[in-house]
Amino acid sequence: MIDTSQQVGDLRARRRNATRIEIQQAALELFEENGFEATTVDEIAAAAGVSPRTFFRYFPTKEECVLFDLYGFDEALEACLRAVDPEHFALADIESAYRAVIAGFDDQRSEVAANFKRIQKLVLATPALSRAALGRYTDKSRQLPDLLGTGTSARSRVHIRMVIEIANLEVQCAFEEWAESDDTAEDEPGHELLAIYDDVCARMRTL
Amino acid sequence: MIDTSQQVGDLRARRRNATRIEIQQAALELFEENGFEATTVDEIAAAAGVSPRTFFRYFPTKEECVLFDLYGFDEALEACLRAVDPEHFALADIESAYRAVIAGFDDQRSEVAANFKRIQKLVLATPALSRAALGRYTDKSRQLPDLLGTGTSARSRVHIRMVIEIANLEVQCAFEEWAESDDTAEDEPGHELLAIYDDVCARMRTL
DNA sequence: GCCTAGATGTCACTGACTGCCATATTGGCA
DNA sequence: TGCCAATATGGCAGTCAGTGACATCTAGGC
Repeated sequence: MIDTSQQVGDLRARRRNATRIEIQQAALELFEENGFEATTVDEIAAAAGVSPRTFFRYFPTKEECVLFDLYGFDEALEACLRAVDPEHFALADIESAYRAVIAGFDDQRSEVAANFKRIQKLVLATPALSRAALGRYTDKSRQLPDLLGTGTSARSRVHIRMVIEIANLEVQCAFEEWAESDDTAEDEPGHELLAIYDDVCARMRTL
Repeated sequence: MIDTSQQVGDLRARRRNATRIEIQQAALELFEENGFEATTVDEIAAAAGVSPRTFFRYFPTKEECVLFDLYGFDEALEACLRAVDPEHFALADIESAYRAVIAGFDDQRSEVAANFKRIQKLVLATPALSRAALGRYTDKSRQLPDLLGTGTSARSRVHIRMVIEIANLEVQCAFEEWAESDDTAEDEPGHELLAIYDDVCARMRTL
C-alpha cells in the first residue's frame, strides 16, 4: 500500500511539477509584460488555465510562483553540506557546496539557466520579489545551523549562521552581476556564472 | 512664506510624531498580547483612538508601525557616513558609524532602549516582521552606495555594498543577542549592547 | 468498469491597503 | 476677535491577496 501510494505520488508529483512550471511561465510573461504589481493572481491563473484557488494550491504567495525552487537546488545544497563536519565549519565549505550546485546547474543545458536568468532579472527589477527572495535566503541561513549540528553550542551556532549569511551574500552578488551582464555572445552561461561567483568570493576576502 | 510653513510644519511634525508613538504603543501592546497576525489594523486604530484610514496615513504598512524609525537613527547613521571618503572606504568606517549611533542611543536614557528591546523581541518572534526588518536593512545597503560616492566605479560600488551588508549583518546579530540576553540585573542596557556589538564585530573578523 | 484518493472548481469570507470626498481642526493674519 | 487656508481626519466604497468549506471531477489500481 505504501509503495503503491508512493509510486502514484511519483506520477502525480511529476504532473504537479508540470502544472507548476506552466503557471510559472504564464506568470513570468505577464510580469515581464505588465509588471509584477499590475498583474493579478486571477490573470495569471486565467493565463495558465486554472482557477485562482488552484494557483494558491501550487504556490503559497504571488511572489513564490517566481521564486519557487522548481529544480531542487535547495535540496542539492543541503546534500552537499550534510557531508561537512559541523565542528570545523568554514566559509570555504559552503562556498564549495554552492559551487557544486552552480556547476550542476550549468550541466543541465541552457534552458534552465535561461529561465533562471529571466527570473533573476525580474527579481532585481521588482522590490516585492527582491524582498521575498531575501527572505528565502535568510530562512535558509536559520535552518541550516539546525540541520548541520545538533550538539553545537549557541556560540558556534551564531558562527555558522554568520558564515552562511556571508556565503548567501556572495551568491546574491554573483547572481546580480550575472543577470546584469551582457546577454550577447554568451556560449557558456553557467560557466560564466561560475567565473563570476569565484570572482565575487575572491573579492569578498579583501574586505 | 516658506519660513512660516516650515515652522508650522515643525509644530505639526511634532504632533504627528506624538500620534505615531501613540499608535505604535497601542500596536505593540496588542501584538505582544495576541500576536502580530491575530491583530488587525482596525483593532490597533481603535486602541489608539484613530480611524483605520488614519493609521495608514501614519504608517504605510502594518509592519511599519513597529519598525518605523521614530528616533531618526537612519539619519544619524547617514550623517556619520557622509564624513567618510568613498575612495578609501573600509568596514571599520561603517562599524564606527554604527558604534556612534548605538552609543548615542545609549545616552538617551533607558526609555528609548527599553522600547527598542521590546520591538526587537517582537521582531524576532514574528516572521512577517523579520522579513520587513530585513527589507529595511537591504534598502539601506542599496541606498548608501549612491549616497556615498557619485563618481565611483561599478566595481567599487559592489565593494561598498558588500561592506555595508556585512556591517548590517553585524548589527543584526548584535541586536539579536542583545534581545535574547537576560533582562535581570541590567544597569546599563545601552552599554551592554555596545559590548555585544564589539564582540560580534571581533568574531566576524575570525571568519 | 467500479472505487477511492487526490486534484480542481466555486463560493463566501477576512483583512490589508487605496482613492475620493466631506468635514473638522488649527496655525497665522487682518 | 474672527476669518482663511493648509492640513488632518473620518467615512465609504472598492481592489486584491489569501483561506476555509464543500461539491465535483479525474485518474490510478483492483
